[in-house]
Amino acid sequence: MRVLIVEDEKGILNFLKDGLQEENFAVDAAQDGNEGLELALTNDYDIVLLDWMVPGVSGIEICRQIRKQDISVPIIFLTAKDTVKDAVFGLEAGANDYIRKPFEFEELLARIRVQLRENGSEHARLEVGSIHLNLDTHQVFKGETEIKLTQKEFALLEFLIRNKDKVCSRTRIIEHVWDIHFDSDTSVIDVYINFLRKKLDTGDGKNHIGTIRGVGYIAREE
Amino acid sequence: MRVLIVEDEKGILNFLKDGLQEENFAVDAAQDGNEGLELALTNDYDIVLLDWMVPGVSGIEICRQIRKQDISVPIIFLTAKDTVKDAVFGLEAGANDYIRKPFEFEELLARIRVQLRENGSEHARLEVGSIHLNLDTHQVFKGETEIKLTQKEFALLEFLIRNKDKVCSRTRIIEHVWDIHFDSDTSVIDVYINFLRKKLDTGDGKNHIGTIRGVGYIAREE
DNA sequence: TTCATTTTTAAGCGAATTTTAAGAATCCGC
DNA sequence: GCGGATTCTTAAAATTCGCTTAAAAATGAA
Repeated sequence: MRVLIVEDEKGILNFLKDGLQEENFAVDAAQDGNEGLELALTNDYDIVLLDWMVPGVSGIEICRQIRKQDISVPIIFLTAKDTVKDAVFGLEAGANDYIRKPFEFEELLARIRVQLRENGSEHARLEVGSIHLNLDTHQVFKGETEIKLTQKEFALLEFLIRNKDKVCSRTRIIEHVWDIHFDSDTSVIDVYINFLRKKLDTGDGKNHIGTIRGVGYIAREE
Repeated sequence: MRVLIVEDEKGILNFLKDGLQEENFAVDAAQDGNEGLELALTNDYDIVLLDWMVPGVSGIEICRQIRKQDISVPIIFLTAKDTVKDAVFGLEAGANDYIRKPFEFEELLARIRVQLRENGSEHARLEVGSIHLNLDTHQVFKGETEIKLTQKEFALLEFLIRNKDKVCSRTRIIEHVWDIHFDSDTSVIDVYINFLRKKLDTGDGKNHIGTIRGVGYIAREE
């Protein structure tokens, strides 16, 4: 994943640079608007982080120019604490999200991930324990042997594994896997969890899909 | 954590309600502006979600009234897809953030968490002494070892820790954790405090949950 | 259309959670 | 130290929630 950071405060810039490099991003950085715009237009980034206030071409202008060139790279604005209104203008200018300073690196990362996910890239190996799935071929393997899953079973498993070690609430599951965004009183999830557990059963009673009562389910190594 | 939702579409309302309850929020809901305003002014919420377009008093008016009464609760607007400009008015009226419909529950939750964090408690990490909790995974740790808590136990602990070093009255606890808003003669709280103390016992007799006789309980480093 | 497969609904069971209740222990003012 | 009030502890009752199963409904291929 390749990222461009446009930010004039050297401290923040290095902080972001180091942090993102640790997360395996390839980082390009610019400390002023002209350089930033130049880079943004001549390279192919997976994500762009733009500070609002940089010397030279302003952040919002960079954003406009990028969109003007029909480049659809996700853009996240870094705005000063009390300029929420500016952030709105940023979104109008074509940004995908904004985050207010000071922010936690963790949160920035989360928002970057959201953008990358929506943008369809991000290739991590999807696996938990001896089970792994291949998105390209839509196959699931337990060790070497293939396991046949139906579409819904696959989708559910994919979602759980993408969120490995995080609890997936019923609400999130029904939203992401069934695409239901309103009140629904159903027990499909239970049934499908049951299907998956049976099919993925490693024989030794171990189970990679845990239940968090009252909340939802979680995929974990265990 | 206690939340007020003002939203007239029943489907969305229930969807939000269920989702937030899964995340341990005590949810109050209003389907029109008048009721929403009434609730907002007479109760003590941790966060308010306002739909822009509701019958009766408009969302923005509710927002103004809340600020007029010097109530500093974080407010997040839920706006229709293409009314970005309205969002600016909302923010000017005193809202803290906004989110465009349709949104993913996940994103809303992220924004709520940002607001809860920024509003005072400032503890990016919810912890007291050697005990810390992870909202993503719904896990509680005492040092390195995980402690299994039930939903109510978790919700109570979360509330106490968010209010670390502040006394939480029984009334506030029963309202924010159990969502009971009338005089009730129950001893659930005592029982659950007892559960928590047992489970969190650090062995050396130290206890992070103190009793303030005649008032309530408090989480502190000690 | 028919048949097989996938997806959803529904209901009973059982275990885990939550609540109630009541006696024991503790605290605090007198 | 006494007595009333408050909190703690325990056990049992009530309830909720997830698991499982079976069958109905929907989908789609032959």
